[in-house]
Formats: sequence, C-alpha cells, structure tokens
Amino acid sequence: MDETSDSLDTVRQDNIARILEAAERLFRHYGYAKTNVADIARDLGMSPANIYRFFASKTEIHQAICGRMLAGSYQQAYEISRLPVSAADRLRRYLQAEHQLILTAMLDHEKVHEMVIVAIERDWHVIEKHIDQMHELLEEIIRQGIAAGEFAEQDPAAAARSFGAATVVMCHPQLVAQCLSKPNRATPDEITEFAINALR
Amino acid sequence: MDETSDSLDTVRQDNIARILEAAERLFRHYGYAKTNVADIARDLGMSPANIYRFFASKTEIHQAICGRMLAGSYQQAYEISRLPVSAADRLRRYLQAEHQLILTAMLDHEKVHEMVIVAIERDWHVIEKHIDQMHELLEEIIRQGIAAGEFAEQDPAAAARSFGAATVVMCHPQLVAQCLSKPNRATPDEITEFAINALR
DNA sequence: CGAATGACGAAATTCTAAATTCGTCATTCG
DNA sequence: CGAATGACGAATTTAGAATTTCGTCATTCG
Repeated sequence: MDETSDSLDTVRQDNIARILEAAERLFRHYGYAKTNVADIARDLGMSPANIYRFFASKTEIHQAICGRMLAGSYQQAYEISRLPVSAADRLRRYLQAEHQLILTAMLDHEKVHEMVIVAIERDWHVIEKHIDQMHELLEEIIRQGIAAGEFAEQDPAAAARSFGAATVVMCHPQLVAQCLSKPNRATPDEITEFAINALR
Repeated sequence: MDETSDSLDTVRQDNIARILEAAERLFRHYGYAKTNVADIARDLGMSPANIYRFFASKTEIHQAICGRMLAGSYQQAYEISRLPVSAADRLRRYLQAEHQLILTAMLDHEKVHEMVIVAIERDWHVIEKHIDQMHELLEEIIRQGIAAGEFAEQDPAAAARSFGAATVVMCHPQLVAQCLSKPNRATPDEITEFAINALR
C-alpha cells in the first residue's frame, strides 16, 4: 500500500513536471496570453480536461512556473550567500547576479519579461514569498558581516529590508526596463557600493 | 511696438494659463482619458479649434500640467534645500515631503495618480528633466554636507544619483502604490536613515 | 475503480462597424 | 490683418455580436 500510494504520487509529480515543462516552453515561444490549455494538452498528447486534474486553473500553471523561476533565482542567491568571501563581496555578487539574471531574461526572451510583469501585477503571493526569502538571505549575510566587524552594529532584519528597498532599481523588472537606456541614472556599480556603504 | 508685442505675449500667456487651469480642473474631476478638448473649450467659452492656437496637441496640454505639478514638487524641495539645518536633516525633510506629496496625491485624488502614471509611461522628457533637477538639488545638499564634515569625501554628483536610486521606492508613484499595503517592507523612516547613512 | 475524455455552459477575447475625438484649414469676424 | 471659428478627414475609441477559451461533469475506457 505504501508502495502503491508512493508510485501514485510519483506519477502525479511526474505529470505535473511534464505539464510545467511543456507550458513553459510554449509560454516562452508564443507568450503567456496566446498559449491556451488546449495547446499545452495537444503538445503532451492528452486532453485539455486532463490538465485540470493537476492544476485548478491556467493561472495556477502560470504561478507554478513563476515559482520555479524565482526558485532558480533563490538557488543562485543561496549559493552566493554561502561563498567563503567577505559579506560585502557576497552582497556585491548577489546584486550583480540578480541584476544580470533580469537583464538576460528581458533581452534574450522578451516573452519571459511579459510573464514576470503579469506575475507582479497579479500573483502577489508568489512574489511576496520570494521577497521574504531574499530578505532572509540578506539578513543572514548582514548578520555575519556584523559579527565579522565588517558592518556596524544594527538590526539585521531591518537592515536587510532597507538594503532590498535601496537596491530595488536593480532587482525589479519593471524598473530595470524603465531605467535601461537612461543616461542620467546611477550605474549598478554605484548603487551597489552605495548600499553596502550604508551598512558600515 | 515693444508695448504691443509685450501685451500680445501677456495675452497669450494668459490664455495658456486659463486653458491649463480649466484642463487641470476637468482632468482632476473626470480623469484624463474622459476629458476631451471640446470639454475644455466649452468650459472656457471658446471653440475647440482655438485651443490649438496655444497647444499643438492634447498631449502637450497633459505634459504642461505635469510640468506644473513637478515644478510645485521642485519648488517645495528647493525651499527645503535652503533651510538652515544640517544637510542630513534637509535630506530627511526632502524625502518626507516628497513621499507625503505622492501619498496625498494618490489617496486624495485618484485621478491625479492616473495622470502621473500615464506621464511616466509616455511623457519621458518632462519626467527626465524633473529627475535631473532633483539630482542637482540633492547634489548641492550633499556637497554642503561634505564641506561641513557631515558626510564622507566623495563625488557629490554620483552620490546624488545613488541617493535618488536608493530612495526611489519613496518617490516613484508606481512603486509607492505597489508597496503601500505590504507589511514586509522597510518603512520610509528606515529607508531614509539607511540612505543618509550611506553618505557618511 | 480510478484515469482519462468529449461535450457543454460560462467567461473572456476578438472582430467589426458605428460613433467620438483629434487636429487641420479655408473662411468669417472684429 | 490677426484672432477666432465651423466644417471636415483621419485616427482613435466604443459597443456589441461572434468566436474562442476556460473550466466542469457525466460518461467511457482500461
């Protein structure tokens, strides 16, 4: 019985993964709005109705894909946060990586950008959860930086929130898009050093 | 002849002012999109065609009104920048006033918010010019702060740009709207102190 | 008996024709 | 002669019909 319910779960997870894979590929190619569940089902050789055994709505698929993307971003950030370098350097790399991720996602595949924008406007929960996770990561780096004497004594949680707010121009897709070709703005490097300086 | 051309200019300026006054009142009441130039003309007892002797397009009226609003914001900021208090205090008041302005504009008259959002998406030039002016103001305050020994030795222009970028969450209408009811974000006060700290 | 489906109503989207609105220009008015 | 206007074409917006898409459910299939 254990084996049975396990394999059922496995099969279920597998179907979910296959659906997400196909959906993400189609969304990337045709855009979110122009891909319908019939397209996804056809791509997988199943009926549209069957999709709804695994996802309650098309929006839920969208949210799941956004969740995966954000998880990738978090994964990257997590690894950087564990690097054996100074706290300041980890913050530098964190911002650089995050910013780079957004830039390539926007320039390489324009459709992805569209998905994230929609997500920010609609799927608040996934985004909020991601921001919370990122704050946790920042908090830990800052705490270690304080312990190492790199940063001034301060509340790490509040500092992490402020650091996130101060660098939002580098991490918020809409803002990054708006500021891309503006000459009179601070460069990513300037902002990075400015925010790190605020912690000292 | 001087008198003639002067009075012509005066009359012209007067007409422009009257048009802007009427347009702003109607935009505030009915919203930008739902107000047409015929409405503005009727409100002033003139023909729609006459409006076009003073403005090349409806968009130009919109831009002019935005320009006036931003000029008001600049005026306020300019006065704060001249206050006989420490540079840090002037920056605090500057941010507080700017943020408050956006909050009241958004909550009191929702239509104004709509206009600014449209302006940010379309009328890039007015907005860019305003940002440049604000940067100049910040630069001067920071320069004085450096001279007074309040802030560390640094390039005031770069510092002003960074300060602006770091506090964008408090000054950018779209962001302010998005972050309004989010509990897990840095408070205006936290962000303010964080940004000022970065200058020391 | 559970996995899968075709058929179907509700909701959203697209399309198109009618109606506004923008902006121009020849003409009138003072 | 310049200020102002009514009339008009081009461009945009709106309303509502037609179509597509979403999501459900009774039924079939293995």
